[in-house]
Parts: sequence; structure tokens; C-alpha cells
Amino acid sequence: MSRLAKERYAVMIEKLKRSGLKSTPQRLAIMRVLSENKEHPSVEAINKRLQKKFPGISQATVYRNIMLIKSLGEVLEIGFAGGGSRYDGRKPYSHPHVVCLECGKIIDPELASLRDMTREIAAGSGFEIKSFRLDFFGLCPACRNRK
Amino acid sequence: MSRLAKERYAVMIEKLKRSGLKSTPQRLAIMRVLSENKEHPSVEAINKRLQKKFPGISQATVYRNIMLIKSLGEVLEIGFAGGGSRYDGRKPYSHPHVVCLECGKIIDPELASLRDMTREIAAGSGFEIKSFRLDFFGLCPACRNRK
DNA sequence: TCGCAATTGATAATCATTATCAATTATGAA
DNA sequence: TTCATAATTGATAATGATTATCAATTGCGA
Ligand SMILES: [Mn+2]
Ligand SMILES: [Mn+2]
Ligand SMILES: [Zn+2]
Ligand SMILES: [Zn+2]
Repeated sequence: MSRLAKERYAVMIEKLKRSGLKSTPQRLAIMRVLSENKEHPSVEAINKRLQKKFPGISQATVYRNIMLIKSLGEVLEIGFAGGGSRYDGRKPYSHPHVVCLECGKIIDPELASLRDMTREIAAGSGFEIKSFRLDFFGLCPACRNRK
Repeated sequence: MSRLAKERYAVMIEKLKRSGLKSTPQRLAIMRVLSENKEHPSVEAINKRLQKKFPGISQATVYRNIMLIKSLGEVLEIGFAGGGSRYDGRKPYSHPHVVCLECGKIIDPELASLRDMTREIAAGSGFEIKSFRLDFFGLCPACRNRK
């Protein structure tokens, strides 16, 4: 468990306690996975990962706890229209993503030119901006070669 | 029907004929709505608009034809995870949107600082970028005042 | 005008997510 | 430590947007 993962996990635990909710083994395990997994896992992936330690853990429990952690503001949901959300528990705030159309891989890219975009939008539209979603879709290096 | 709408409609008709598909009244009407409606209408909104001219037009027909027009590359689908896509038949290519969290209004903002983002992402990630999705979420002027 | 593939309308199926509910469990008070 | 009880879990039903199915209808070329 990396330093960042430990920190993220600690913050989640902290918020959990502060809100008076229970620390069940399943819940803590889900938080741990979200804290350390860099691959923007799906509910299915998280469930699969937990089967080793919690044989028979319910899909519903994973959904429920992710929902809860999201309500605590500690995980970013990247939902897609076709169904199948992906989650980022390491950076629970708006940030850009690059998605591979072939294999579904998702990465967090650097993007310096993002700086003043929100400000520009707010000024131009009169909207009060709360969050954003920026996805780039394409083919990852591996899938490009495979063609 | 504005000049732009007429042009968009003409392009859709053109592609439809070139692909050997039939020009049914329902299909043409759906294309017309997509060409002229600036509000990023939903399937439900399109269906509602068409009830006047085609009482009893099937929801399935609207879905099917939007799917078809999308496959022709003539409408942009803005799908949301919670279900309920919105469509832009005036600008059928990747462009940013500003979405009101309160009333669902969607507008096409100006965004000069968008310029070299795709290039920067491609260079930094090694991905071959095909499209992007950029949404800003917030409160529109009307909904801000209403609070 | 005909013949038929394409299209429509009605409806069932799908699939991720959410709700329901009885059984289990974490937690704090006694 | 034992208890009381509200929270949580696991199993499963319900939901809602989308997609598939299929018989009846229709656009369009021969
Ligand atoms: Mn991320
Ligand atoms: Mn638009
Ligand atoms: Zn890939
Ligand atoms: Zn609004």
C-alpha cells in the first residue's frame, strides 16, 4: 500500500467515523480497493477483487458502499451512457481522463492547458460551475499496435 | 427554418439517399427536428414534438432513427449515466457543453482555450484520440436567481 | 401497377442500477 | 461482558432507458 493510498484510506475512514456509520469488514475492504487501485475499476472489478477475502460478497453491497463513499465525496464516479461506471478513489474530484475505445483502459493524463477553462466557461455563459467531465476517447498504444 | 438548419437537413437527406435507405415521413420529420432544434432535445422531447404531425408515432421509431442518423455521423449523442441521452443535430462533432444541474438546460459555449488540448493529450499519453466529451455542470442564470 | 426489402408500431427482453426485506452484525450503554 | 437496537448485508425483485423481435405496412425500383 503506497503512501498516497494510505492517506486516501485514512481520509475515508475519518469521514466514515465522523458521519456515525459502521465500519464493516466489507465496507473497509471496498474503501481500501478504491484507495489503492489506479485502474479506475468498475463495480464488477471491485467485486471480483474482493471475492478472495469475502467469498460471496453481494454485488448489492459493493454498489451500496460505493454510493455511500460517493456521498462522502471520497470517490469520483465516471459513468458511461451504455452502463458500467468506473471509479477513481485516489482523485475524488473533477479531472480529465483518456479512455481506450478498444480495451476500456482509463488513465489520468497531464493537461496543462486545462487551467482557466472553468473560469472562461463561467464568465461566458453566466453559469455557476460546480464540476466538469472531460474524457478523450481513442486507442491506447497497445491497441494501436495490435491493429 | 434557419439557413443553418436547412443546410444540416440537406446534408442528412443527402447521406440518407447515398446509403440507399428509405425516406419515410417519420424519418424525415425526426431529421428536421434534429436539424433545427437548438436545445439538445431528448428522445422524449423529439417524440413529443412529433405527436402533432404524427399522432401515435412509436418511441421505438424515434430511437431507431436517431440510432441510424448517428451511424451516418449526423447527430451527436450526449449520453448521461443516469439514463436519458440528449442530441445535437446541428453540430454532430465533439464540442463542449454546459449543463444545468437544476433544470437540465444544455448550451454550446464558446471556449477558446480548447485549441490544443487534444494534441497535448495525444502527445502525452500515446493514445490516438478519436473524439472527446467535455461537460461543465452547474447552475444556469435562471436557476441561480431562483435560489 | 407489382413485389419485396425496409420500416413501423407494439411489445418483450436486456442490463446496470436501485429498492425491498428478512437475517445478521457493529457499537455503545448498562 | 452482555444487551438492545439501528445499521448493514445478501438475496432478489423492481426500475427505467434502451434494444430486439415480429407481424403488418409502406416506399420505391422494375
Ligand atoms: Mn482518474
Ligand atoms: Mn451542442
Ligand atoms: Zn486499449
Ligand atoms: Zn437551470
